[in-house]
Amino acid sequence: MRESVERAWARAVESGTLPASAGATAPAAPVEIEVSRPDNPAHGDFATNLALKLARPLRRPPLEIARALADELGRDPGPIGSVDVAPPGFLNMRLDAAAVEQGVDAACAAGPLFGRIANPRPRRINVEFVSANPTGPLHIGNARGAFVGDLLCRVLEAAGQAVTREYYFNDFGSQVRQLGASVLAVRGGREVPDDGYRGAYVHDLARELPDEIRARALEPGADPDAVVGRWASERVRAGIEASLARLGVRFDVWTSEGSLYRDGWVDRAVERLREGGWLYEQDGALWFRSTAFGDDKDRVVRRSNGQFTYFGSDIGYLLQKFDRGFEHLIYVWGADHHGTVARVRNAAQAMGFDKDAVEMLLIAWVRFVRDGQELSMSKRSGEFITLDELLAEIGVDAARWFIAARAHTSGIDFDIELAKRQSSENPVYYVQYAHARISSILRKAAEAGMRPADSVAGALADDEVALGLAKLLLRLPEVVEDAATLHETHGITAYGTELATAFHAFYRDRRVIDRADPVTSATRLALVTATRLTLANTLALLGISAPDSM
RNA sequence: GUCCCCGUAGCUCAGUGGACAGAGCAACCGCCUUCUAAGCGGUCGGUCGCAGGUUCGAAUCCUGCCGGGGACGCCA
Repeated sequence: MRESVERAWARAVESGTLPASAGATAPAAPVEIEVSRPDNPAHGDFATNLALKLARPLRRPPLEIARALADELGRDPGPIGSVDVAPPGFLNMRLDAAAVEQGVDAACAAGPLFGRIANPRPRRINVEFVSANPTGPLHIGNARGAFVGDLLCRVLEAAGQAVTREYYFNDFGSQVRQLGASVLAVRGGREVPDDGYRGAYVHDLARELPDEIRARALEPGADPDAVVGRWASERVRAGIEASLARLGVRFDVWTSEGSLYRDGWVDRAVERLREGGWLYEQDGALWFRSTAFGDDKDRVVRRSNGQFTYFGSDIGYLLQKFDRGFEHLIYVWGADHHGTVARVRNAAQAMGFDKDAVEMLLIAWVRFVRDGQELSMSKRSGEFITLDELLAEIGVDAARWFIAARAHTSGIDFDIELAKRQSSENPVYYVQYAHARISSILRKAAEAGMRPADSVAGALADDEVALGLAKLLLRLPEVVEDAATLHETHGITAYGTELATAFHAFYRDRRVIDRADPVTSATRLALVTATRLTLANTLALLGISAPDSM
């Protein structure tokens, strides 16, 4: 479409209908061709404001430019069927029905791959998300990050990128020791320490603690809290992995913070920064000169007690990820990590990497509310609702849709009681219903011995309703592309709703199975099959099931 | 105090400088002899937080203010 406009512009200039530039006027910024989807169907399938943008540099009235462009567009061999000029100078273009028919046939041929974008040179992208420390089961506060990260990965993969899903966790240090101490306390019938953990899962762990681990913890010279903590955290981590699997979220790589030290990545990163002159010692601590890159203060890498900070681990991890060959790193973080964004990106730059290759997605909070009362999530107090409990109440598909339909920057109030009550009205069921309805039609058709035509050719030119539906199907690839570019998925949910609406309208206006007219029935069956495919692919992109009956 | 995000219909939220500001839900009125009524049609509903500015054109960009959330550790 853009190519057609570009060709038309070039030909208009070539033929002298339009001036190449403004002549004496300074060559301003080059005019970029924008092709948009008008909200109003009366404005065609595509529109461009090119004539409006050219009016000033060319010093010509926009309508005159628009007419010249429309003239050339009318002769273009591309998919454009008709062109209108609308004041003050918009060009409104309509797709040619035959081109749409070919597009739908191609979509059917592509099957599950329809909507995915072929990318000859995929970028290797690492997406790190969730990364909750294994000191307790995932609670509903972790849900958004899990879904947003997973959705982002699905979208990037569909856009043809090579994505690695990564979970980063802490398997040593004070939190894990606290967990061990808490388990030991419960096992021994003692009071859990003040800064220990108290949830029901701690009691489960205490009960399940193997004698062998307990014996090892009690060996002379052993650190009981650390030994038990390590065992417990691995136990918890495995539970987290299982919970995530139930959400439809999987990871390719689990990286422990400890491994970054054992394998020397932190030392190597420190060395690299030191060579660059980006480190200095002060008050017994080792500092990174983050201010040299615009941060408002320098950051401690290694404390005066010799322990590395969390930031120390971060720089080791950065080096490790780049060393593994990733071209782009995405971190899905809670909005509370906002303060650490600058230092990590600065460290990447200081180590000689491209700062823009390190990107943080800050997820706004979800306020969980039950009956107007905000719920606090604290592993230490043991007051929290686990992810598994939430899903038992509202279901994965509904929860996924809820998260996918909102920009990740917007804060969400989530009333659990309301969500349960409204779950049957969740738009996700509306979209799934459209899929199930089509499945039912196809079953009925098969029972009647009718088969979809091999092509929708001939079904669209004289049928505005069918043509409108078909045009909508063909938008999926651009919806995917937009989502991948913006790192947002609400365009996909909106598209799914729109597509379902279009199908339901088609269902109302056009009878698919008509024994009296087998030819029309066959092409409509083909169109409806393509619609079902598009709905299924859209839902798959969101990790949501596409049921054949409801 | 400094920095980041948000403020759009009763509610939850879209809106990447353009054509009358949209969707879902809620509310109200209609529609099942006929491929699934988890559906369809219609109605109601907005000072786009406020005030300036830039632009042919601003919900969108800039400045200031108001309101909500978050961040500003040798915590993780």
